[in-house]
Amino acid sequence: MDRNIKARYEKRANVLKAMAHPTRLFIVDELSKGERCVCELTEMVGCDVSTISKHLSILRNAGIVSDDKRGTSVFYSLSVPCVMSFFSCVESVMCSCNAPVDKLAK
Amino acid sequence: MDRNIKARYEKRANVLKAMAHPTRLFIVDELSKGERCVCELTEMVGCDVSTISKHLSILRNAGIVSDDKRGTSVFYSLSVPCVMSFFSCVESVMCSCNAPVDKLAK
DNA sequence: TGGCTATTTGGTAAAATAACCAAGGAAGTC
DNA sequence: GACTTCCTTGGTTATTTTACCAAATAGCCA
Repeated sequence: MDRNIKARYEKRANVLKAMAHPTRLFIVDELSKGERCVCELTEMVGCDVSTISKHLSILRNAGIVSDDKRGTSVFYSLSVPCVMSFFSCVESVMCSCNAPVDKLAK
Repeated sequence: MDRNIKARYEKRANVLKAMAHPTRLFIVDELSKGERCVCELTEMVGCDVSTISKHLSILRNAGIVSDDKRGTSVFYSLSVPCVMSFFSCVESVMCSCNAPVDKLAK
């Protein structure tokens, strides 16, 4: 594979890699409903704040979310809404693969 | 986060994780043009056959591609074409990352 | 100022990922 | 059956990812 073409696929893969984690997928899903601050997301996910902060920085570096500092809080929002289209496709991948999602989520 | 909901996001993340690799992204892109056998993909990518085989099994387990053995060859094809819609969105994520210079300057 | 809250960053250990080589089938040919 | 080709699987090693704790930073308010 050509060097330039390889670099192109690497860049694309980085965006997908940023999404490819359950917690980050949850965050994206949540931000699609509106902006949330770090403490809100931490509360919802139920893990260490530092962990959420790092997930958010991965999403920010990928260009998927953007941050807005107001007071002591930092509010994150979805900067590229089209990533939400991934969900419906991912659902259809899972469906075509085998059983419905609710049966998988035991 | 609820146990069931977490399992749901894990399942979704697995699909994205399967796509989140330059070589696998290339394979998906190539298969969108038509079925290819392992040796063809190996030739194009230029790495060990076993590596390509493992990438393909990851994509197959995720439900993204399907295989068809004919003779000694195994032909892979895209089983869920909607994943191609990822590409255009990923491109726009990469573009939007460079666009808002004023926000980056903060 | 000092204390309080919200967030980020550094460090560490465990787990997951990826690439190669080598060995193990399966299917076609002689 | 023996031989070849195509592909998959097991094993090893290097790299990356992830989660937590601890410490640092930033903004508010008494």
